[in-house]
Amino acid sequence: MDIRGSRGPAMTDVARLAGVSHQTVSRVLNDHPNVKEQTRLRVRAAIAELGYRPNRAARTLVTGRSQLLGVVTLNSTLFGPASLLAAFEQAAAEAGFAVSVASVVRLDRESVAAAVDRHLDQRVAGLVVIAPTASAGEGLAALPAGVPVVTIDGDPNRAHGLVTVDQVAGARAATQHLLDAGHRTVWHVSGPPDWYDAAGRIEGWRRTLQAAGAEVPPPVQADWSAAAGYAAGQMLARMPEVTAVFTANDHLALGLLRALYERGRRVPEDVSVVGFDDVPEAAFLIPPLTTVRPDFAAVALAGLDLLLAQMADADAAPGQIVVEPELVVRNSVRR
Amino acid sequence: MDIRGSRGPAMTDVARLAGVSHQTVSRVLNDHPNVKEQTRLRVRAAIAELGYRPNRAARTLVTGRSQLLGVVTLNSTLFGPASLLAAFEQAAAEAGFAVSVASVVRLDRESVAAAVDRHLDQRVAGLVVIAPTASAGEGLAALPAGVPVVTIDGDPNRAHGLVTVDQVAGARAATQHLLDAGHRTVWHVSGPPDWYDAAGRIEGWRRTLQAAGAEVPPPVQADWSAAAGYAAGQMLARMPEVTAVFTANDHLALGLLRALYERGRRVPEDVSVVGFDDVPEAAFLIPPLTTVRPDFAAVALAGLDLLLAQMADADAAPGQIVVEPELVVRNSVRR
DNA sequence: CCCGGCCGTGTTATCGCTAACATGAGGCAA
DNA sequence: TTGCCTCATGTTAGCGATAACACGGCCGGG
Repeated sequence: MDIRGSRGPAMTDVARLAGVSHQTVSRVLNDHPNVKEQTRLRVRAAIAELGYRPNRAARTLVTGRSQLLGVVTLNSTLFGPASLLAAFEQAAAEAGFAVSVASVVRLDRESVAAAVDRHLDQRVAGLVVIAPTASAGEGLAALPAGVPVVTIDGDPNRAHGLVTVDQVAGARAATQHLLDAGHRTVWHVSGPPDWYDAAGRIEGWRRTLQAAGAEVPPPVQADWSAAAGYAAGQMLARMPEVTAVFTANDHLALGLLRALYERGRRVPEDVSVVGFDDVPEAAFLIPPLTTVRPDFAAVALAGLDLLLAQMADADAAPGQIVVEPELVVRNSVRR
Repeated sequence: MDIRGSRGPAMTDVARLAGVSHQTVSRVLNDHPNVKEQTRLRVRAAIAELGYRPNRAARTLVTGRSQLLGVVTLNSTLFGPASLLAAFEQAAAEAGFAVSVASVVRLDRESVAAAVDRHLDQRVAGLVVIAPTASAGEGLAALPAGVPVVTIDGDPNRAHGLVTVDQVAGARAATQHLLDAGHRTVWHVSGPPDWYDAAGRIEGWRRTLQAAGAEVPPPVQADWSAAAGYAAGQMLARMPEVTAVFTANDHLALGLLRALYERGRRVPEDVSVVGFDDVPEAAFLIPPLTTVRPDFAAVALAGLDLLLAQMADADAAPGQIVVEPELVVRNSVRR
């Protein structure tokens, strides 16, 4: 159906009312310099009177560029992607862009490629892809040249714009915080190892332990869910030598806390726990969770900046921005 | 390499390669009946060979309708809206529609109207508005006629398509479950009262208590956050007569659980708690949370159905669909 | 005093598609 | 055979914008 029952006013209608040519209307709309102030006002008045709004499709057709930005994200309620999307849309709207989403159930190459395709069909002016695994990154392989792309938490070796959270630094802060509290070593419940995020956190954790000369226990591999954290916790809770655990995100920590509780291991008295993400609930777990906070809004903004830069200058080398996370100390680490 | 400049192949390029007119290509693309099978195949081959993809902007321009659906949602990581968006995008993609998002920081009329406007600029073919407050609904007042709109959890008295979760039934199930467990009455920590969701849950809770002849304590007003649940819990924990609490969502319950824990009130032995939403973490709280699960995917699907129905027949009365939530019994209610 | 350049504006040509009408080849009833 | 209708396809005319060029009037410099 039409957006209006009949098609609404077009540029020529405005032009007729203002007594100018449609081209002059176009100039007013696009803030061209050479329009007399008086004419400009007359045109604006006509626009207001008719309630005219420019037809983006027509503009897109003639310019070959839309005012649409595409986001490819994981179809999930994972805190990171959801926060990112919200922040990105907000920033994009302020910059005059609309945002279209294509979500993906799995991060395999085909799914991502299909989502990207849907966006290309829409002639998006640029693409933000949350591509936290190598397989997701492969979905970008067949991308036609000339489409500005920024990946979030993607492969640093691909030739796209890239925004990442400094996972290694975040993990280091968490691990060091636990070591500083006097723990001999720190165990780690990791995210899915094919995620760059998870890999970075593992690396930061491991390197920190090594630098401190601490033993590096085998990481407990999980996904991002509370269920997996609970499962990991059931195992770790039985091991008396485990006194400090760094989990790859807060949901894992939540599951872990429950498992520790059930086994009668007190947090932080018996076991210290540090999470990652700082979900809004983290401060209200039992006990309040010490965690690492990545600034998702900053990531989204950085992504938009990179995208706009690529759109402005297609030949420039795509930039990379790293956002530093911050340790938020609460009450889940013994002192 | 390129067919014409950098704009990629157009319909005429396909036509030339297939030895037909561009109109025939159009007919093949749109599955028109009167095309010889042989021609159809030749055209498809040409499309594949050139990697041609139709220009949606041109199609939108000439037909006056886009293949874009707009979603207006709250800029937040609230579980409900986030789940809905994800499910909706998935369903829309399968139906051949792209989804553009406009999020809103506050649910006041101006913000919602601005978000709607952004979508109208894009000539969306239909609109889904998550409008859980009266003020948000007002943002739809100035909508031009002819735009198919479905609101989610919106005002039942507005003349739009509407999908709601049966909040009253959900709250009744939760409250009744607590009464059945032997509690004399049930306290309620409510969501923001200007939300229809919150109002419905309050109503279901109150009516259930009244029907059972139980005393109706004053609802404790909160927002949707764990922080507010914690604050409410600090108060309720001090009142020995409080033995059963129904919270308007799971995050509130999480905060409440922590407050009860700190005051030494055991759940479910001393106090029973029931939440709402069934976030993935609910099963891993201390103790596992009994809660009410609305099927967000079903809501999203229903919304899309309603939208497509309106688009197919603009004169039909907009439908309303109510989705029944389900009580998920875990371990936070004494037996 | 004349001429070139800038300013403000109009005219025309696309962009890539679909809708509407045109065309021509067969098939079948009269 | 003569229409006339049905396929299968082609031709033409926009949709509503921007881009490129055209065109007078006014300005300032030689």
